[in-house]
Amino acid sequence: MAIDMTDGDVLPTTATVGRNLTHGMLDTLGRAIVTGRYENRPFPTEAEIAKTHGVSRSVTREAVKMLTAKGLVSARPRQGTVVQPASAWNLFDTDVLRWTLERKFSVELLRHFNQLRIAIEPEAAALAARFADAADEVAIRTGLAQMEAGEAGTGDPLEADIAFHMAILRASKNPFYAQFQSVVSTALRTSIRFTNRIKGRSANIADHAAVADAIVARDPAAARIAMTRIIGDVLTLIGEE
Amino acid sequence: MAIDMTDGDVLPTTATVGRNLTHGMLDTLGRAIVTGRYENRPFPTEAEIAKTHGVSRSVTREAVKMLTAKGLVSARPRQGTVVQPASAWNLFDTDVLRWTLERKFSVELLRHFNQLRIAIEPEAAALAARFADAADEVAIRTGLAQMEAGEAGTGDPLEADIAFHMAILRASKNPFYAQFQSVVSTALRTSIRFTNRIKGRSANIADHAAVADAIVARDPAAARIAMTRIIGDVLTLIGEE
DNA sequence: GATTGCCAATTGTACGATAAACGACCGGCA
DNA sequence: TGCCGGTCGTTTATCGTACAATTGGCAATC
Repeated sequence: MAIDMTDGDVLPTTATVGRNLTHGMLDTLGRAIVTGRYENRPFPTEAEIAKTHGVSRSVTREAVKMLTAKGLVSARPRQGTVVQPASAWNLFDTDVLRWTLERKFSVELLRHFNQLRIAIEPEAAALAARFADAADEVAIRTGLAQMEAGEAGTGDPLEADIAFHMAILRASKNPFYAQFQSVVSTALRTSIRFTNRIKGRSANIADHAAVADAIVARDPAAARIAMTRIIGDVLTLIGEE
Repeated sequence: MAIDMTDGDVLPTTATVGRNLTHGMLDTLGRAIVTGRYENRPFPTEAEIAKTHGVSRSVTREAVKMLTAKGLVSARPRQGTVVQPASAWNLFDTDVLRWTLERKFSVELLRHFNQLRIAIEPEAAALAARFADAADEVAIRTGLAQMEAGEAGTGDPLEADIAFHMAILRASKNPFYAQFQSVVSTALRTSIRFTNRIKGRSANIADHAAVADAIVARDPAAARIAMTRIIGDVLTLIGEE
C-alpha cells in the first residue's frame, strides 16, 4: 500500500493522548523522535504523516511547528523535515523531558539529572534562606509535615516530597530557579518507581528537616550543606561512579 | 474603528524578522507578550491577528501554536487565546530568553541570571575536571588563548569568553549542563554592553586560567572553586544585595 | 427561581489551490 | 569528455473557505 508501511499504527491512530488532534499528534511524533525511530530513516513528509494518521495537513503542520519550537526538528522546502541532533532539543521543556524519561529512562540519565539537582537545589536552598517570606516557610513546613504523615501511612509521601522541593525552588525568588519546578517534579514523578525500588525512603526526613530549619533560621550556608546531603545521598545510591 | 486599534502597527507589518512569515509572526507576538502589551488587554483572536498583520489565519495559528509550545499562551475554543503567567514561560527557551533580555533587561534580571550561573558553572567545571577528553581540553585552552589574544587587541574577547564557558559546559558530558550552552551564550551576548560598562574585563583572565589548569589537572574541587570566583566577582560587581 | 435549551463567538479541523525554494536531472556546447 | 545552464519535480509555505466542536451567556420555559 504505497509508502505507509513505515509506521506500525495506521487507520484510526491517535490514541488521542492530548486534548485535541494537534496535541495528540505532537505527543505521538515527539515520542517517536525521542525513541529514535527516525535515526536511520527519514522523517516523513507532511503529506505522509497526514495520510498515515488520518488527519488533515493543517493538524500535521501545527504539530510539526510545535516540535520545531521545542527544537526537535527543522523544516525546509524541498528538503523536508529533519530531526535535529539531541543536543539541540530543549531538554527543559516539560514535554521533551517527559518523553525522554518515559522512553529512554536509564540509570545514566538518572545520574545526569541528579548531577543537575546537586547544582541547583543547594543553591536554591541558600537563596531561600535569604529571601523566603512567611508564605514560603509555611509551604516548606507543610511539605515536610506531609512527608512525615506520608511515612506514617497518611497521604502520598512522593507528592509531599515534591511539594517540599518545589516550595524551596519558589522561595528562592529567582525565576530561573522557579523554572526548575516543572523539570524536577516531572523527573521525580517519572523516576519514582526506580528510586523507591533501591531505597527505603525513610531516614532522609531528618535531612529534609535540617534544610527547613536552616531556611527558617536564615542560615544560607547550612541550608546549602543540608540540601547537598539529601541529593548527594541519592547520587551515591545510584552509583555516582 | 471596530476592534483593530489595539496594535500600533498595521498594514505591511511584519518587519519580517524571521526566515518566513510564521517565524516573523512568532517573533512579533513573542516580543509583544514579553513586554507586557497584553497585561491589561485581551490577547487578540486569530482573525484579528491575521487581519492586523496582513497574513492568513494559517500563519497566525502556526505562530500561536509555537507560542503555546513555549508556554507563553494557552488557547481554548470560545474563550480565545490567553497569555499565561510568566511563571509558566519556558525561560530556558532561546527565543523566550532573548525576548526577555532584549526587552525587559534590568540589573535585577542580570543578578538572577548570575545566581543561576553560580550554581551551574562551578559544578560543570568540577564535572569537566572528571570527564573532559582531549578535544574538550583543546577547546578550553583555545578559548583561553583567544581571550588573551582579544585582550591584546586581536580578536573578539567576548566571543572567546563565551567559547571558554561553552567548552566547559560541553566537557561536563552531561546533557543537562550542555543545555545551558544556549542559555549562557544568549544571555552573555545580550548583557555584554552592561557588563563591560561597569567592569574593565582584564584581571579575570588569571581566574579563567586557574579553572582551565584545574580541569587539566583533574582536580574537581579546585575547578569548582576557581569557577565560583569568576562568577562571584560578577555578582558582587552588580551588587549582589 | 432554577433548569433547560438555543445562540453566538472562537478555536479546531479539513480540503484544495498556488507560491517559493531548491536539489536533481538532462541536454547542449566547447 | 566535461562543464554549464535551464527545466522539472518534490516539499514546505501561504492562502482562502467551509464546517465542526466547544462553551459561556442569554432567554424561554416550567
